[in-house]
Amino acid sequence: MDEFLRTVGALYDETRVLILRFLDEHGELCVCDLQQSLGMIQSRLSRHLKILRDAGFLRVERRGKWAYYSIRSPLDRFRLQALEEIRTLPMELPVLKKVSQDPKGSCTL
Amino acid sequence: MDEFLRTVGALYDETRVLILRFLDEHGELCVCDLQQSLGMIQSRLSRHLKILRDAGFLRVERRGKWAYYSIRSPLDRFRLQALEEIRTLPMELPVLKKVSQDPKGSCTL
DNA sequence: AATATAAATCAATATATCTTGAAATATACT
DNA sequence: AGTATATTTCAAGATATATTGATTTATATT
Repeated sequence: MDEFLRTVGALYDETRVLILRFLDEHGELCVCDLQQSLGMIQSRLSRHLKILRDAGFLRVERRGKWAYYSIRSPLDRFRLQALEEIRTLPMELPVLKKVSQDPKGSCTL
Repeated sequence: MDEFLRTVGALYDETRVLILRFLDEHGELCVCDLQQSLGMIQSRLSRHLKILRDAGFLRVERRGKWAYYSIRSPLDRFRLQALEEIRTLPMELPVLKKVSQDPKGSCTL
């Protein structure tokens, strides 16, 4: 029961739905990229990423100073269905701003 | 987006998951029966039933002085998948106590 | 019409979650 | 080692949700 509640609880937030949709659309991105693209402050973004990770939706891989987040694969039936449902939702996706590729790029907003 | 959040928000509560599972198991029941079976005070139960109804999981039909609740049918893909997920969750279901059938039955706990 | 029962709504309080800025931790570079 | 950048965690206040008891609405019965 706890895991189920953690899973649906992670989905019960507009910000997190947007993060999932954005990662689903663009694939692996670092916190830095998400921060720039979604215009969110670090602590807020980091907290939501943790909730999505703990709920089994995201995986994270640290490479160098960046932490790369992506949709976990494979997803189980229920989480996959949720993701597919999210794909159908009308929402404005912000433009992707990649800074992690550029060695001179800085994450300071 | 709003409807999606309403849907997952309805699932994000242990009490409501239990109500869904109980109705899934026993079929149509009146508020009275649920109240007795789940040992919940009326206002609390009524509130949760409204949230599940507004989220598209339940339908209600009033017959006489009783309001009968049941799982809405057909459910769309996502809600059905959620219900199936709930079916797999280990939880102790209370014993069904039916009072609505008995004309002399009273709902007073 | 008056009373009784069933269910929904309201108001107050308690609890949980979200946001923000600051501090702590981790990695890279010189 | 020391500094800079990236990310996470922490603490405080703001917002949302849940619970309870009281009130209101709806239906049935006498």
